[in-house]
Amino acid sequence: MKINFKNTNNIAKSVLEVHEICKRNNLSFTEIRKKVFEIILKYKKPIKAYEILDSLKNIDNKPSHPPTVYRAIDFLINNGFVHKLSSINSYVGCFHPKIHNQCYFLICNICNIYMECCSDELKANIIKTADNNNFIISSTTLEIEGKCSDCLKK
Amino acid sequence: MKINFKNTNNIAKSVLEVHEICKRNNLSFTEIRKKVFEIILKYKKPIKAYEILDSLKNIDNKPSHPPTVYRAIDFLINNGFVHKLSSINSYVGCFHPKIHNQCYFLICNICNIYMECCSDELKANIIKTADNNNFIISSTTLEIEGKCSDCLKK
DNA sequence: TATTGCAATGTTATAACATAACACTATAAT
DNA sequence: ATTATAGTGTTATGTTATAACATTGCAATA
Repeated sequence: MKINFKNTNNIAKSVLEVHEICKRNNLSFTEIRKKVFEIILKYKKPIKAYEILDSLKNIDNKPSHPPTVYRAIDFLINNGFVHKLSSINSYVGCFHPKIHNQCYFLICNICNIYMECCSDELKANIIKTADNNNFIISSTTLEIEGKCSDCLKK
Repeated sequence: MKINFKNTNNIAKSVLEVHEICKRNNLSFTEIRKKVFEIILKYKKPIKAYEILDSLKNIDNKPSHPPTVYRAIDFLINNGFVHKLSSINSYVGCFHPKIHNQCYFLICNICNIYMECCSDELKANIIKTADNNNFIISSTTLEIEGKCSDCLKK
């Protein structure tokens, strides 16, 4: 399974989907959270917290502060709507929030685009590796940096 | 292959090994780099840059500054002697610098100990995942956080 | 043996990323 | 009405990392 943001334009759909999920689960998808989520999705590439902050300021035409952004990000991450890419201190939207499983990322160092990969085999392998060490997984970070196919052609 | 720092005390050996590798490859393993490497190894758990800085200050009894530490870390990472754990902004020594391959980490959230895992199968799987997307890997970050077997027992 | 080049280090300052702490607001439950 | 609570506003500060330029020391060359 491979999802590439470049070829999709289902932001409204994702927002709606998250909206529904929140409704079902009694989570409040507030204006701020929605705005931050949309900013992240629209950016299409991994976005940094302070870039989100700048966007918010522009949209609202009033001061916004780091905690506002980080709180929204926390909410979105905790509920599986957004992922953090630790290796580049950036955030990306999740395209299949219903599934909300381990997700792995290919990140292009050149054009900065990313792909979200959900390989069952890879997942099984990671679980097995942890099992072998009697280790209980709470979260997994798998980020593969390199050169994407588009940038390779150039 | 599993290496657990807890059960090893081969710091001197690792330092010597790195020393030799540097000699062979015309890399200068300077005093500062050696000190930083030793500090990282001795700590046994993932250590933060500013903790290394404090150690350095104590050892040398003179001021040290962040760039000193970060430069040494860069050198050590670039040559495969140290790894960065991005998910916790910390650094760990590498126990098999000669091999210097992709390394994966199990990090215990409770006791903060870590294990370095080098599963060929996992590695193959990651490469395959990248291949499927025509993606050329330059670096991989795989960090699995959770609860280690020792902490499970307690 | 001067001189030049260069890698490493020293130093100051600041950029980039993230959270603590407390005040305020709105709304839902009693 | 009252209170409890989730969410947000605001100030300040903590944490992580790098830019930029000065200085040092050593090795290569003339």
